[in-house]
Amino acid sequence: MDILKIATFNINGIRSRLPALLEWLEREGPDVVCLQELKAPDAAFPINDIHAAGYGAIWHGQASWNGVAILAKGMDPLESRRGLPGDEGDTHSRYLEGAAHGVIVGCLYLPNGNPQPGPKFDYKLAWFERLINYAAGLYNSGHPVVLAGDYNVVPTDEDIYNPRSWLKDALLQPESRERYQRLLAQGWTDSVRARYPDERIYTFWDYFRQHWQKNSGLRIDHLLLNAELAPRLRSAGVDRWVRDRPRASDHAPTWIELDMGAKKEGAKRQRSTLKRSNTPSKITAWSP
DNA sequence: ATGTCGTCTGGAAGACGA
Repeated sequence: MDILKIATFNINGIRSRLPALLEWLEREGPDVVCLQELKAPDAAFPINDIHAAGYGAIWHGQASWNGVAILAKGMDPLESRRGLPGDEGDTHSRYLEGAAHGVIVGCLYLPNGNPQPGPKFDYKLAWFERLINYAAGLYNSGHPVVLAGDYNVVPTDEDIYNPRSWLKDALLQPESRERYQRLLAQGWTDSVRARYPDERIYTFWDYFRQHWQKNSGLRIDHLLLNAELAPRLRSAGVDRWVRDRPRASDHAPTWIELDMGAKKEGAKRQRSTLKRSNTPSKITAWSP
């Protein structure tokens, strides 16, 4: 078996949450990790600790807010994009993309958009449109692609404990949901929902009113797969134990497992040919 | 409207974003 575990985790401040991150990496051992809300400038990214844990990384930080990173076990991801196209004036660090362990990984932190309506909601919708435009090309690139991160969208009322007190929130607005559906309509598979069509799955519990203790959660962290990867999906889950720790992030790591072994003999032969011809030069090995 | 966090400013408590 050739299983690849890919996770996304809104860490909500990588400096204050570094011990939690290291504990989680050690215990769960994901192969690829997308992090959001680093809340730290580039120079404050704890690359030495991450190396010591056996991971390479690329990151795009920013003082105080936002910030995204991609970690890969035993190697540095090969960066392929930093920031979404379509707005040269956008200063937020919300999109980072790279190749690692045979997949293209897009790591995103979609704007929260509250309060709504207002300029922040407008920014969210505009950013979403840029993502949709860019994702179309990614979907059809012919490469195996996962688009993972904090989408700040509750796709349906089945993805929240109770929508009543959130009806005016940017995460549930029809405009937000319509864009998420339009992204999926390109062909992307919402992997956690595909694996659990009928279950309540949450990835985020805010700090208010004891929502974690009451399991009043939302599903807003998503891993989307294109047609090259969707048939390889084997399992999915949420590492809720991380959310239960003292001083935890308000999100829990959300993950999938892909079977990267060839499905057919023909495909296997084709894949090893590809590997021989152009893979080694494109992957940067990293040694501790 | 409220709830609770992390971060920044400025050098304490408050603003901001989520």
